[in-house]
Amino acid sequence: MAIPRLLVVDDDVETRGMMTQFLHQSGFIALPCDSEHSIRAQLDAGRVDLILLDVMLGDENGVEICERLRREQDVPVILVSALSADHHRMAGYQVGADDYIAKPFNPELLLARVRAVLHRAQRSASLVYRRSVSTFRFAGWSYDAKLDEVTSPQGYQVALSRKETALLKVLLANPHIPLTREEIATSLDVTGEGQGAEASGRAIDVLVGRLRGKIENDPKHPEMLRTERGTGYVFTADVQTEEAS
Amino acid sequence: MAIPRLLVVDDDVETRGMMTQFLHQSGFIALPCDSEHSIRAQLDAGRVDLILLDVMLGDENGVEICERLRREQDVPVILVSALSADHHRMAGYQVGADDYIAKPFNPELLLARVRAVLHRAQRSASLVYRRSVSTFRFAGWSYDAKLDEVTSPQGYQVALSRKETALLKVLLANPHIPLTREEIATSLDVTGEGQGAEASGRAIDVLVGRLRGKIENDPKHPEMLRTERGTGYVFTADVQTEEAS
DNA sequence: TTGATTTTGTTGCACGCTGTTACAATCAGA
DNA sequence: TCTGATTGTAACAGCGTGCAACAAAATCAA
Repeated sequence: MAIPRLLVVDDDVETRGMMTQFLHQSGFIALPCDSEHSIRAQLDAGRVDLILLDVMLGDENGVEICERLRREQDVPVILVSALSADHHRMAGYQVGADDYIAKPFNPELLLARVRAVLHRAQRSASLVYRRSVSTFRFAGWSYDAKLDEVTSPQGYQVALSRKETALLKVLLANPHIPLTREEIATSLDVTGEGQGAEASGRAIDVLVGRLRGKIENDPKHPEMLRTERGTGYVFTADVQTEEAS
Repeated sequence: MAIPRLLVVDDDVETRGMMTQFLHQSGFIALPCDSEHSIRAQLDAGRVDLILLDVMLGDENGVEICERLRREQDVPVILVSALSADHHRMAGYQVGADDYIAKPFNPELLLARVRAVLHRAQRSASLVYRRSVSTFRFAGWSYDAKLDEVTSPQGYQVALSRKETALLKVLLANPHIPLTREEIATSLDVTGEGQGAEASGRAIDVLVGRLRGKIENDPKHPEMLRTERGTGYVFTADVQTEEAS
């Protein structure tokens, strides 16, 4: 089995970052999400083996999201919540969650649960692969996930390197959501399994600058890929996805 | 003013108890609540000057409750949450919360915030940002809250830094109302998550000076952003707001 | 394999933003 | 008027970011 890919869904940047990093260190590929929208983007963008879903997601409700996801596809879901009361737990199981963990949790416990669920999922061979979303559109641009091509509003073909493409994907999957450099770096590592090799220096900054140079009209005054000083970067553009026919 | 009556809304018995007791010792009347229902009961039963509302309320959502309360009446609300990330903070402000405090908080800080909000409320000057307002116009100037752009009467685009923008927002939300440096500083903190330490030195004065330099015709003799000696600053210009369509 | 080309990470410097400080200017009250 | 408090502001420092230039690594072609 390939390295499991987990979605970490939590709308708190710090919590999300900590969990993502911890899981990453534990040998998983952890992808940060913060909304149902970003979950679906990730599901469309690639294989997802397990979703760690926080129950309290700002104005969204994790239990409801879980219910909807369950109706549509077969991704294993572990609900994470600060609510440990029994009836909440039951509510979680009733909507099809594979497990339920109360915050704050012991990291080792989290790992154990994750492995258990992955193990079950592996046996029942219920790994979900991408739906057929093939095209992302934003601010006149488009990105074809199948051909891996980026097209400018004027119709020019723009060549992006692998990392640049990976960065763009992360951004497209998380529009309007500030991402820390750490979160971005984690997501970029998806290709190589090497978990070390990152965290040093300003690679993300430079990468962002390079992507800006290719997709921003005026790289000096970026309008889509904006800096969130003291935090990281945000992609401020509405993103539409299109299914392949 | 009579002794302020506060509602302490938290679904955790211990937290609720500690906060209630602490506020009581600090000279307030603190009434414990644990749900939207009990809040409404208290509101119906008597005067309430301020609500301290936990964001995580079992299966209820503090932000949503705040939004509903705000639509119906004019009670000041301070949201309390373990989620400290900026976008949560912003979500709080967008639904009309008067302030936002992250747990765990310094008791003194809580008191300071409570007093500040009560103080503002007393003068019916709440720093509420209305959600759907997109454009502010004043003395020929205009500020687009969506694009974050300021345009001079002559049509020039004026670039403001983050803090300058934040200051302008506070002023626009409270025209003709003298604001203390502390109130301003509290509002500016929306950006920087550090709720611990502000208040040191003359940062506000300098910031005001810088904003004056950008939006006053003659910064030496300010006409809009005036000094209220011994108090703070007032924005003396009529402000028209435009709702987004 | 080798060498060329492309991609990616690192480093150093410049620049903008922000808070601090020190001193000048101004104000209020005696 | 004098005096002390308050405010204006220039100068400076610290920090984070943008970016060019370089170095290392990966990829490709033969």
